[in-house]
Amino acid sequence: MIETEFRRPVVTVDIVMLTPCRGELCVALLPRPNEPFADQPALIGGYIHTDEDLSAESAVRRILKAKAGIGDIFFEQLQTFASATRDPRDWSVSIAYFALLPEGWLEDPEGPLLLRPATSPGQLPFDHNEIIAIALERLRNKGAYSTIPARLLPEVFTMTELLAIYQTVMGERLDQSAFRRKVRELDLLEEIEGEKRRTESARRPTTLYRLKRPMSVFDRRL
Amino acid sequence: MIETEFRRPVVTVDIVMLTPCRGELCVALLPRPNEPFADQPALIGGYIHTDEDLSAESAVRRILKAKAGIGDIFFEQLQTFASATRDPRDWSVSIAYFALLPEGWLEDPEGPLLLRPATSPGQLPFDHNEIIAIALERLRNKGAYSTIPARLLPEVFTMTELLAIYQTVMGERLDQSAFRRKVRELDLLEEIEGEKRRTESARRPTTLYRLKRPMSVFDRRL
DNA sequence: CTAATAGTGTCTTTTAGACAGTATGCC
DNA sequence: GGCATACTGTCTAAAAGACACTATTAG
Repeated sequence: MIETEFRRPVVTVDIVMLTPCRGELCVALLPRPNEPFADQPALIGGYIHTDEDLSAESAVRRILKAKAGIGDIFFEQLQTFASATRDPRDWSVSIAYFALLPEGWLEDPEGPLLLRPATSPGQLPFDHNEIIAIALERLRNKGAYSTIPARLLPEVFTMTELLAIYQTVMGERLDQSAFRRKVRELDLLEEIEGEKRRTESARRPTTLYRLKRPMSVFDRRL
Repeated sequence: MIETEFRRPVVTVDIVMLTPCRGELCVALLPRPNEPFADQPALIGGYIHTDEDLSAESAVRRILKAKAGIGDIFFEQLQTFASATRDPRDWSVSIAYFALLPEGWLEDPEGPLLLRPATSPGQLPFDHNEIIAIALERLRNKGAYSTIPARLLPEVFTMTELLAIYQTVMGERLDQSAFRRKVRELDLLEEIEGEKRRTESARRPTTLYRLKRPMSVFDRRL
C-alpha cells in the first residue's frame, strides 16, 4: 500500500534551562516575540530549520546561541510532546530538552531572560508548565544516580557545594558524612592539588575538586 | 523578529515491539511495503496523520492496530530521533516508542510479522538498529525498579515466571529467595485465591498472582 | 520411595543513615 | 580561646546476596 502524503506537523525544540538561583532551581524564560501569546514568558525554543540544522541537537545549540547567547552547555533530550491541540495554530511536535547551567552564568540584567523558580514558574503558554514539571522529575530521578547535578556547578567546586546542589536537586536533606563516603567510594572526584579556597564565612579553607569524568552513572544512590 | 516558515520535516512514529520468545527478548519487524528499503524488515511505524491522529500516542495505537492487528497494549515513549540524514528522502523526525507484549500474543504464522532476537536483529534500515539498542537499554534500566517487565507476561502468572522474565530483561541471574522477599515487601502482587496451576513438568502446583497495580515504580532494585 | 519444582530460613556482606567527635584557621 | 565551617569515626539498621533447607505431589 502506498501511503499518501499528509500535511506535515510543525516541529520545534523547547529547552528547559535550569540554573540555581537564590538557593533553589530556576528556569530561564523568554518573552515570546510573536503571537500567539506574544510577550508572555515561555520556554526558550524555536522551529527546526531544515535548511541549516543537521539534527535536533544542532537546532538546540543554534537556538541557545541565538536566543540566550549561550554556547557549549550540558543538555539532554527530555521527551517529545506531539498533539493536534498543544498549539492553537496547528498540529505541533515539540522535542523538549533540559539544559543545566551553573549559577550566575546567565545573569545578564540587560538581557530579556527571566529566571523563575522552577517549581512555581507562573502560568505559561502551551504545555510549558507540564514540560517543566517533567524536566524536574527527570532531573530528580537521574540526579541521585549520576553526576548530572554537578553540571549546575562551575568546573571547580567544594564538597559542600556539591552536597548542596544534590540537596537542591533532590529536594531532601542528605547526610554529609554518608555523602562524602559515597563520593569517595565511587571515585568521582579529582582533588585539585595544593589549591584551597576560603569562603567568606568559613574559617578553615576547603579542598577543591573537579569531576574525574564529565559524566558518570552509577547504581548506588548518592 | 518574525520567523519565516521553513520547509517542515516529515514526522513518523516507530515502535520497538518486544515480546519473549524462545527464552529471550525478540523484536517484531515488518517488511517495508515501499521504497526506500522496500521488502526489508524494519520497525513497525508510520507517518503521523495530522487529519486523524489527535496525538503521537493515538498514531501509535492506530498503527499498531492497522499494521500488526494489536489493540490495547503497553507502550511508552522512548526517544525522538531527528536529523537531516536518518532518512535518505528528507529531514526526518521519528518519535520512537517501545511496546511490550506477552509471549505468543503475536504469533500469527500467516501474518507478515517477523520475530528476531532483540540483541541481534540483523541489519536494519535507517537508524533502526540504534533505536532497538536504546530500547533494550531503557527497558533494562527501568526494569529493575518497576513492574514494567510484568507486561511481558499474561495477566496471571507464577512467581517463577515473574522471576524468569526479570532475568531475561536484566540479562542476569537473580536469587530466587531474595526476589520473593523483595516482591513480598514491596507488596506488588495479589494472590489469586484458591487457584493453583500445575505445569507439565512440575510436581507441586504453584500459586498464581496478578499485579496489584497496573504499574509500580520503586526505589529498591528487584 | 524419587524426581522435580515450589517455597522458606538463616547467615554474611554491603550499604545507608544518624550523629558525635575532631581539625583548622581567622578573629 | 571561641567560633564557624571542614572533615572523620563509629554505631546501628536496612537491604542484598548466597545457599542450604523444607514442602508438595505425580508417578
